[in-house]
Amino acid sequence: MEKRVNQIKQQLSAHNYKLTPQREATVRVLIENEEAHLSAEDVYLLVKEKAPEIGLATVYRTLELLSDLSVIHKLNFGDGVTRYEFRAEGAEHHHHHLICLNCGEVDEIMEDLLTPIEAKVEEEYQFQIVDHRLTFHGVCRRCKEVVADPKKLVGARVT
Amino acid sequence: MEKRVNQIKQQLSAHNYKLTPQREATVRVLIENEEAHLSAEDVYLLVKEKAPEIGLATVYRTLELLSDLSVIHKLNFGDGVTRYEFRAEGAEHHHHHLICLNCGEVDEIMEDLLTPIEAKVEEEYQFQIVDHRLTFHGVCRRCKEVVADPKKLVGARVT
DNA sequence: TCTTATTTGATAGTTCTTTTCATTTAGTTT
DNA sequence: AAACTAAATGAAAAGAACTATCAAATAAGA
Ligand SMILES: [Zn+2]
Ligand SMILES: [Zn+2]
Ligand SMILES: [Zn+2]
Ligand SMILES: [Zn+2]
Repeated sequence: MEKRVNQIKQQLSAHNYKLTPQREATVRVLIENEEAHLSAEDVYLLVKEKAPEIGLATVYRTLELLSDLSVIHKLNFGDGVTRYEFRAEGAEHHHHHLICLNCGEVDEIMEDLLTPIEAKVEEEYQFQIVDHRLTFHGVCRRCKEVVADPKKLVGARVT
Repeated sequence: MEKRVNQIKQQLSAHNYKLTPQREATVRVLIENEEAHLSAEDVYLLVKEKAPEIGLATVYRTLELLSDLSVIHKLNFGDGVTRYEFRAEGAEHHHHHLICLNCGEVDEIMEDLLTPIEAKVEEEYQFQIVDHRLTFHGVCRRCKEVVADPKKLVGARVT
């Protein structure tokens, strides 16, 4: 934890930014909730518990800054809010997500399944890949018994 | 074209909706701009050329309706607006997108590259896949010479 | 034709996010 | 240490995208 905070401190100062108390509190919340896919509002409320004086605008600014520095990732699951998650240390690429159309839960696929496909795409489309986003929409293991016709679930919420 | 409009008319009436002049004008714009990834505002402006009396709210309503019926797909490329595109006839799954971090252009991968991966995911994670979204972010063939360090481009715009 | 339900356009309202700006904080220079 | 300069913050206003409301128009059914 301390190690990671320090690492981010380095990354910030390498770009002439300071790790202010507000930024540090925000970073700690993000690390503590690594697998939570928090919205800016979520982060704001969690940071407030530690540093009640922080403003929402600062949280937005910090998230944008950390995103620019690739410390965190921006996500969009089609529910109208941007979500943020810590970028795993040394992770070249983003991991994948399983979104349940029935209960809304988001599970993670931590292994990178796209490497062979990316080689093909780079070759065939002459496109130099930097990152990717892969999301599967369907029925999670917990909802399998409940859902009769999964096809019926498709529609509005999928983006 | 007429054939496709008619097909949608069927789909609508199958769910007790009518193909009103406003809805028809919207559908035609969507078909005519099949590979354009239009925002609601884009659609609105294009429909206005044909039917100037249409209201923005009606366009939003129609897009939502067509999305619910899986006639079109909602997309999100992380630029703050929902985009819409016609669902290819009989296409089970959504196609893939190549987004250039330099020029913002969006290219299409029409073949479905994910079939083998989906089999693995369904098996390994006990997740029943209904649809997917796959986007590659990087440098398009047109920008390849211009961009020195593609890694530098990663950041804010990617969601 | 009369009745009823659907659809529409205009507009007000919401929600999420960004901008503005005066104040605070943190370095730097004298 | 005091004065100066730039960066960062919080509160509040503004902006953008989308949704809800509601009276009027349109269409379908009796
Ligand atoms: Zn579920
Ligand atoms: Zn995740
Ligand atoms: Zn390009
Ligand atoms: Zn497309």
